[in-house]
Amino acid sequence: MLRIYNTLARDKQEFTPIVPGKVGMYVCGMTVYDYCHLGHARVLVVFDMVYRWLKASGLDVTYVRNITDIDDKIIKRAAENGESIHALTARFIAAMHEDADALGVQRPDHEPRATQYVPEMLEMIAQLEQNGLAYKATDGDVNYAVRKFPGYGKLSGKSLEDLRAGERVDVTDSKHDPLDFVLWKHAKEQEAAEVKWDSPWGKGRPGWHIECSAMGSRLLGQHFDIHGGGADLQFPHHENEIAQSEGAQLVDGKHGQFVNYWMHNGFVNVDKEKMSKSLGNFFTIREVLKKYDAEVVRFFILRAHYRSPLNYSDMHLDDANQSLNSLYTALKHVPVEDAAVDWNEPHAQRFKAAMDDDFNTPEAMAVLFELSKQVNSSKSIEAARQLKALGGVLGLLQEEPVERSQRPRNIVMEANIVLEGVTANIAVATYTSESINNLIDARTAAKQAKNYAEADRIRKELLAAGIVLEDSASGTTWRRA
RNA sequence: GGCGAGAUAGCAAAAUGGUUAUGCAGCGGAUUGCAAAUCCGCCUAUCCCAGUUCGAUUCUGGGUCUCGCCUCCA
Repeated sequence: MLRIYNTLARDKQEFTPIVPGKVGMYVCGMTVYDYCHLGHARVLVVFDMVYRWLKASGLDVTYVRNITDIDDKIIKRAAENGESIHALTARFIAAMHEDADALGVQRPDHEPRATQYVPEMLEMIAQLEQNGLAYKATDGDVNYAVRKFPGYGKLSGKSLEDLRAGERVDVTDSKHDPLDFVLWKHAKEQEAAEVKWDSPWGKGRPGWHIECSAMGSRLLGQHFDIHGGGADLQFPHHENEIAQSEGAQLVDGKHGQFVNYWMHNGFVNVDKEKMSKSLGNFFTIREVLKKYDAEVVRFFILRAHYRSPLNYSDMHLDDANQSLNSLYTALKHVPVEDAAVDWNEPHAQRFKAAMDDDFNTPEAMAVLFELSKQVNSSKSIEAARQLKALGGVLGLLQEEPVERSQRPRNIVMEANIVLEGVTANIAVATYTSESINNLIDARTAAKQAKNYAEADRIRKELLAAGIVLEDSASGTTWRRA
């Protein structure tokens, strides 16, 4: 039985879908004005893992991950670049898809864009106005009247009083309450035509939070199962989504429930500080993928629990790389075709128990390592199949191990390693597999002639280029260090 | 200032009121012509102070420190 940590309850709860066997899941995706960084990678990978596990559990999942393609930052960036909003967002949506695909993230079932749902947003704003929760302010914006919504603060655990006491809340004259937020921003003279939509409140564009409420309700219904996103969205974004979506539903004077389970993933940190644009301590996904395999990055993300902080550094990625290699090495020695998981087998049961406990991927991975140990010592095909199949549940271990071990590294930085006292530059790619095989043949001949000096010379020559030779009963194979 | 999360071995990271987490790194051994890989063994832990308990890393209270949210943020 799956248990999920529900931010709304601040506790793990048994997961019960609204409609038995079906799950509606919505995750806040990107605002597309720049390349995705590792923080975005974590959301993508974590909820991809959740999506996969729900499906593996036999549930019929509808996964929606939105794209915010209209917002202040987008408008600003487009103006800076002297390009249209559409050109800008199209570019970064394509880039995001490249990054997500590389990380083995499955496409969601729906990927709605804010600009395609403006009518739904207007409909919701009208409903809020009708329910007495929205008002047109003197400056022309339509605002949400926070104090009129009874449950405001229930997700983030903040009271209106606490929030007002905060030093950093903007005070705008046109708002009835400083905490009121904008549903519809009135159009400004200087803004381009492509950011202006007609509405009953005049020309304008949507506020930040309304798009998720409108798209979620449209695609998953007014009441759905899971809503996820980064922990920083808890307040105000998700709090406001609740206010909007529940505020718009009013039956017999009572507001309906919007989402049953709220999930929030932890941040990616650099030197213990949150990776963020303002601090300038972020690494884009594509930047990191120049140095590390995408699967290593995915492994790195999933080896920590999704709610824990995740500290990024090259050292940690190197460590993740070594760990993942060892799993692949086990599969290299016992090659298997694709296979389904045997869920009755003890490892799979422990894996399932871990995943069912709020998606405990570190525990699930520990099972993978124990399985790999069994593969190494027993050479069991069944164990190897199980290892690959369980890895597949996490979106890992699906590459061909030998091919993977011989693929040239896409390392751009100078990277030296020391093996056997030889300093190897693993960026050197001067040896083709053909030339390597020729050298292996020459070395085999030298070995047969008991000319070990020559055999060792060849081995060290290759080692200096980051190529490791491995002798076995069935001959010599090679891999990149 | 308000609210919240967390402190586990060299590093990373789970779990647990008593019984080996796991991985990387390191050390010793087996194996190997030498290696690599693998196997076996070893090595380092539960922030501090009280309390509850037969027993606490785990529960309670206090403290210290770190981080996050309260403003755009995944």
